[in-house]
Amino acid sequence: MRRAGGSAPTISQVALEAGVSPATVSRAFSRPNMLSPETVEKVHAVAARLGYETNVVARALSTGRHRNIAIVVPDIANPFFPPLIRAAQARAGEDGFSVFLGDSDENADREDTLISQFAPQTAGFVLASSRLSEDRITAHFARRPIVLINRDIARLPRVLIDGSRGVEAAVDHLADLGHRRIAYISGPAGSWSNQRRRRAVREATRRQNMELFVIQSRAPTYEAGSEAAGPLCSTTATAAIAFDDLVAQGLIAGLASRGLGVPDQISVVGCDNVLAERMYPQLTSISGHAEEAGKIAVDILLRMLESHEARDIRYVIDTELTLRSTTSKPGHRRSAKPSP
Amino acid sequence: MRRAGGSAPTISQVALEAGVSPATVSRAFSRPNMLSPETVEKVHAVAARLGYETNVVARALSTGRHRNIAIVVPDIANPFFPPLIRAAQARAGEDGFSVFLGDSDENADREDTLISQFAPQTAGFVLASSRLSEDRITAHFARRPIVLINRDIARLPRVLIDGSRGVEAAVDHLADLGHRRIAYISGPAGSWSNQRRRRAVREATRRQNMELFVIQSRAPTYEAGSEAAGPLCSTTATAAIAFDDLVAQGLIAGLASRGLGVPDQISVVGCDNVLAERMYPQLTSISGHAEEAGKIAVDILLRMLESHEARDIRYVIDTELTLRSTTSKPGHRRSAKPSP
DNA sequence: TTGAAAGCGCTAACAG
DNA sequence: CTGTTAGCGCTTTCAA
Repeated sequence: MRRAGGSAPTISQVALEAGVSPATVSRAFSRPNMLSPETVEKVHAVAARLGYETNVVARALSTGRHRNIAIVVPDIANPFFPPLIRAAQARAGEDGFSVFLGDSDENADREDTLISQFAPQTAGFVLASSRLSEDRITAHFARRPIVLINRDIARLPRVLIDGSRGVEAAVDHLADLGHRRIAYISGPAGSWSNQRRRRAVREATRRQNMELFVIQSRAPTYEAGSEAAGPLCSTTATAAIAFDDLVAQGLIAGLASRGLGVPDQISVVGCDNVLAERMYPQLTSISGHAEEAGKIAVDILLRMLESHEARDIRYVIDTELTLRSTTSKPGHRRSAKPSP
Repeated sequence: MRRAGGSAPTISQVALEAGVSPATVSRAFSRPNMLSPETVEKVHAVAARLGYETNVVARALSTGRHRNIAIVVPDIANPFFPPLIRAAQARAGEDGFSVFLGDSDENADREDTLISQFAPQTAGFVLASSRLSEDRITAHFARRPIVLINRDIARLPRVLIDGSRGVEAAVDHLADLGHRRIAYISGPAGSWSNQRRRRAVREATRRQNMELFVIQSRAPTYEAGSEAAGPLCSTTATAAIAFDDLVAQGLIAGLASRGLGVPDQISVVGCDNVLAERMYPQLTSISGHAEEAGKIAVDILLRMLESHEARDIRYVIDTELTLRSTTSKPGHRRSAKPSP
C-alpha cells in the first residue's frame, strides 16, 4: 500500500531546511533551554512546516529508553482486570506512556513469552496476578523494572489487595448469622490472592470453631464456579465464600440448577466486588479496589523509571465486606447429603 | 537502578562467541535457508546459551517495520470489548505481533491522541466502535493501515456485527407474544451499531404495525440503563429492546426498584449476548460475536501489512436472537402512566 | 555460503 | 550556544 507523502521527515531534513545541525534540531525538542530562543523557534517552525515528529524508535535505540510500559494479566475477560487495566492505562497516558497489553491465558509459559517479547521495547512491566514462578519473575526483574499486583515477593515492588480483613469479616458475619460449617471455593493454586484468602478463611473459621470445607475450582471462571456446586452439595456446609465474584456467580447458578436457592438454602459471599452490585440477588462481596491497584502500580513504576532505583515497596490495599442479599441465617438443605 | 547482568546480549556478542560475523547471526534467524544447516545450528545454540533475543527496536529502525499493532476501544470495562481484545491479541500473538491497547473513554479527541501517540511505533490499527469522525479516520488511514470494527466507512476495511437481523427477530418475537408497543433504549449517538439497531427496530415495528418509543440513554453503561427505567415507565411500552446487555442489565435493576418485574410486567431484550446467560433471570439477547470480530479484524490487518495493499473489505457478521427468560406475554403494568 | 561495511534516525559526549 | 562525531543493534547490499 502506498502511503501518502512517502516516509516521515527526519531530523536531518529539518536541520538542512533550517540551516542548523541535526544535533541542534534534536536539542530544540529535548532540551530547548540549551539553545537560544531564536534557534528553537526557527527549528520548531521548520519542523512544524515539514510535519516532523520525532521517531520514537530511533530515539529508543539511541537512548535505551522508550516511553512504553506493558501490563500483563492472566485473563482480560475476567471482570476483575478491565477496570484495573483502564486505570493503569489512564495513569500511564498522563505521562505520555503507551501501554502494551498481554493476556497470558492463565499460563506461565505464555506469560514468559509475552514478557520477553515486550521487553526490548518496554521500559517496565506491571504484572497483575502473575502465574510465573518467583525465579522467573526475579530473572525478568534483573533486566527491567517490574511492579507486581497481587503477588508478594520480597524486595520487589508490589501492590497487594489483601483480602484477609474482608474474609475475616465475612466469616464473622456468617458466624453471627448462625452458620457453623462453611466452604471456601478455592481459586488458582498459583494465585497469591487465593492463598491469602484461603488462609484467612482457615484462621477465621478456626477461631470461630467452625468447620471448613475447601473445594478446589478448576479456574477462576463462571463455568468452574458452576461446576463447584456439585462438590459443595456433597458437603454439609450452609454457606460458601467464593474465590471471586465470577466464581460466586457461577456457583449460584449451579446451585439454582440443583434446586438450591441463595440465600435461603445456602449463603454465598464473593470477592472483588466487581459483579456483585449488578447481580440478582445482589451479592455480598469483599471489596476489590482494582482501579486503585492499577493506578498505584503504574505510579510506582513510573517513579522507578524516573529515579532509576528500585525501592522495596509493599503497598497494601485493605479490604472490607459489603453486605448485600446473598447471606442469611442457615437454611434447610433439602438435598444435602451428610459428609462422612 | 543497576540492572544485574548488564544489557541483553546483542547480535555481535553471539557472533563473536560463535566465531561468525554479525550478518550471519542475523541471517540465522531471519533467513536460515540462506545458510548451511550447521552454521544455523551452531548460531542457534550459542544464541540460546547466551539468552539472545532479537532486539525489535533495532530491527524496526533498520527495516522500518515494527511488529506492533494497536487496538483502540471506547471503554475496556464495557464487557463487550474484553473478549474482542483477547481474541485480537491472541491472533496478533500468533504472528509475533505485540499489541498496544488504548481506551478512549468514549471520547473522540482522546481517541485521536491515542492514535497519534501509537502511530510512530505501530504498523497498523484496529479501531473498535470508533467515536471519531469519518474525516479523522480517513486522515489516519492515509498514514497507517486501519481496520474498523462496527464502523461502516466506504473504502476502508471493516468488520461489522450487523444487529439488523437479530433485532428483527426480536421484534417479531415480541409481536408474536402479543406486544403492540415497545421501546428502544438507544446507545451512543456516534455508534454505528446503535444506528443500525435503531433503524432495524424502527423498520420492524413499522412492518408489524407496532408503536415505538425511543429512549436515549446517556451512555452504554449499567447506570445509564438503570436511569432509563424512569423514562421507560412514562411510556406505555410493554417491552424494551436495549442497546446492549449492560444497558439491559441496568434497566432491569431500575425497573425492579420501581416495582416492575421482568418479564412479568415488562419484557426486556439485550444485545451482544455477553452478560445474558449469566444474569438472573437469564436475558433474551441478540448475539454479539465479539471474539470473531476481533480475530477477523486482526486477520485482515495482518494481511494488509503483508501485501502492502488495502482492499475494500466489508466483512459482515450476522446476528440472531437467543431466547431466554426475560420475554413473555405483555403483562399488567401497575404503575404505568399513560403517555400523552 | 559467508563477511565487510554502510546505514536506519536519533542522542550524547566532546570540542569549540 | 552550536557543530562534529561516534555509536545504539540490526539488516542488507555488495563482494568474495
